[in-house]
Amino acid sequence: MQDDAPFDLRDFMPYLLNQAADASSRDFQSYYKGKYGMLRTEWRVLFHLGRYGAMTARQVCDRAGIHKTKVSRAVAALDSKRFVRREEMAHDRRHEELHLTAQGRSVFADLTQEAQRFDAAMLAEFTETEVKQIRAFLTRIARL
Amino acid sequence: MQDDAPFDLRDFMPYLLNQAADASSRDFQSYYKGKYGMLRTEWRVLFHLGRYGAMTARQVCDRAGIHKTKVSRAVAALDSKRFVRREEMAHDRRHEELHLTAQGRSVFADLTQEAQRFDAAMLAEFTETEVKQIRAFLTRIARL
DNA sequence: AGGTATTAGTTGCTTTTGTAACTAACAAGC
DNA sequence: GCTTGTTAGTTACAAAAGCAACTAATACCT
Repeated sequence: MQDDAPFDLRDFMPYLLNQAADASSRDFQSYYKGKYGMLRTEWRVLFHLGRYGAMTARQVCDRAGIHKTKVSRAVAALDSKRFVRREEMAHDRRHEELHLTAQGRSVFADLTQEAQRFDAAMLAEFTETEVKQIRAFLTRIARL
Repeated sequence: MQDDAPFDLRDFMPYLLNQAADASSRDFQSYYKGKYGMLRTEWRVLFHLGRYGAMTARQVCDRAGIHKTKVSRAVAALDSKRFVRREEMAHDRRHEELHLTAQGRSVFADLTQEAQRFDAAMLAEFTETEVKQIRAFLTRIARL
């Protein structure tokens, strides 16, 4: 193709975003996978419970925007690792409230700290204004 | 370092990047999937061949940073769709040069145009300066 | 009350990805 | 020329994601 302004993949925002997302996740992912054998969805569910308190699987789905089958399997995994405990709710036996165990809380604390460390390291080379702009941009793209 | 500024997922750059990447890819992905039954790797391989000319699978791997098994499968798929044609190289029968067929070229043209349209639409709400900063930021994160 | 519709959550099956082992062709050293 | 090593590409198997059907409990409607 011999266009005037040939379109390069690096000019394509979804491509750039995906590459950046992959690169930025890699190290952190290998941390929680290596240390706790956790998957990404498990980390997200754990995070939500640790950060916002006990809630049902449905609430995790809504808050985190993850499909219920993924949450269901993540909870099963976290349960078998004893990071999460299920508590059946009396008034409606369909629901079960998910609580972090003591171990779960300590994993949450560790991962959160590590996440903050990663984040700080990644953003260290940018000014505060830049970071603010980036966040605004990404949030808008993601329509969060 | 703790509860003073509670850490939110939206403050975590890998999360933000992933959400933005997913959101930005969704529509374009459903376009090439719906219209041509293509997968992401197939689109990328097709793009490389269309944009940079015929090359071997290995060269696609290197240029695009995709693992050879993924490329191998993508090429097989593109071949069976008759978007790509394999040409064995005389001096070394291990290599085969990949060429777009006429059909492949027209799909490439369509997808490239569509990609540019998507990109323009996505970036329309940002100033040129902002876009430049974003690109610089993402490129740096992705270490391209 | 009794049938229908919803909602929470799980399970099964299919598609896609990731990893590692494998084949085939060539190159190099002895 | 034969053994060893490399490189291109494929295949086989395992992990994970996506989607749809399913179970169980409750709500709604007449």
